[in-house]
Amino acid sequence: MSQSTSVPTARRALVDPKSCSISGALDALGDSWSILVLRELFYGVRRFNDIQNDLGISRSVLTDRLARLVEIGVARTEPYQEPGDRVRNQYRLTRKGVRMLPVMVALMEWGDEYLCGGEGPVTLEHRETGETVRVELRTVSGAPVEPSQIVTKARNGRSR
Amino acid sequence: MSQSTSVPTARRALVDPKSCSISGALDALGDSWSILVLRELFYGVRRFNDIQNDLGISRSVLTDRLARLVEIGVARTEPYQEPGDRVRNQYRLTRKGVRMLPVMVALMEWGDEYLCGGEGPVTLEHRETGETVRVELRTVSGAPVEPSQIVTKARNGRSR
DNA sequence: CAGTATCCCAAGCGATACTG
DNA sequence: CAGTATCGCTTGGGATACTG
Repeated sequence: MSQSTSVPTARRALVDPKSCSISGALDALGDSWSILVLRELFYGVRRFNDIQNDLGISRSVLTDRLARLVEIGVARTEPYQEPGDRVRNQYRLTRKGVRMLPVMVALMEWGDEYLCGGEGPVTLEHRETGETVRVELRTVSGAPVEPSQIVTKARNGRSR
Repeated sequence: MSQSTSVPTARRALVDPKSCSISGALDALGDSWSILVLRELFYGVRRFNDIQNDLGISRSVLTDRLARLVEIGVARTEPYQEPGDRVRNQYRLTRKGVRMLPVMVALMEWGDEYLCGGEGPVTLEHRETGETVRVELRTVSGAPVEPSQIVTKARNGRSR
């Protein structure tokens, strides 16, 4: 990746590895169910029992997870009413939840490639053009980037 | 996302939600430490004690996690030797591990945006141009895609 | 249907000590 | 430095039963 020397040199942490970002995101949503619940919501599954049946998650844990997702702000409840029935709750992604989509797609691509031999059970397509949708590393100006071209920089100045 | 009706209809799972892809990737690397270890390796940290100190992970768990990462094939060991010292092991990402980079970057961006108020402690830059590197949803032909434009399709034919 | 309430087990993890 | 070995706790989560 960033360097190709064979012997690693003495080092200090680039940045406090417990702070923010990856570790923080994992603290919030890195348990064994949250991302799968988010995936269900993205697929359009919104009802408690449907999610439970799809995932095979226990009811108590799903209750807990949904509450937490709402608390964190990645999902929200929304009342709905079937004709002749009482009002119930459904769940939807918020903008903050939708922003987790690149994470889900990236996981899916990795799984497709290395667990399903290149072709997964689900594809993502552009609604109008029908083209396959993928996740890519690009510069802000839109140029494709290879992992080997990436340099990590801490805001304090150091880099790798 | 995919639909905007207020009352969800009866449903069947789009695809077996336990199979492959997201769930499979999470089974392999979704525990509380693996991705953080991968991040360290990407940052260029390769030695046992360095990783341990950075992450604050316990030694026994790190031993276990590194072994598993090697077993899965996302990391590999590589002997190295400091002058006047005996041969030791270091760890590096394999191609399969590097392919997890979009997941890490996506998590980092989400964390930066929602946990650090928009600006995280680390930035990724293109080595030559210095431009910031991001992860994006695009079609195979390179057109940017909004989440709302994505349709999910199962290979069996159904879609959402 | 959409939860809540209990109960209990097992995995996951940290702390600590030891070794080549 | 790079691990391995033990131990014991904590908590995540499944099973089951109950409720408005």
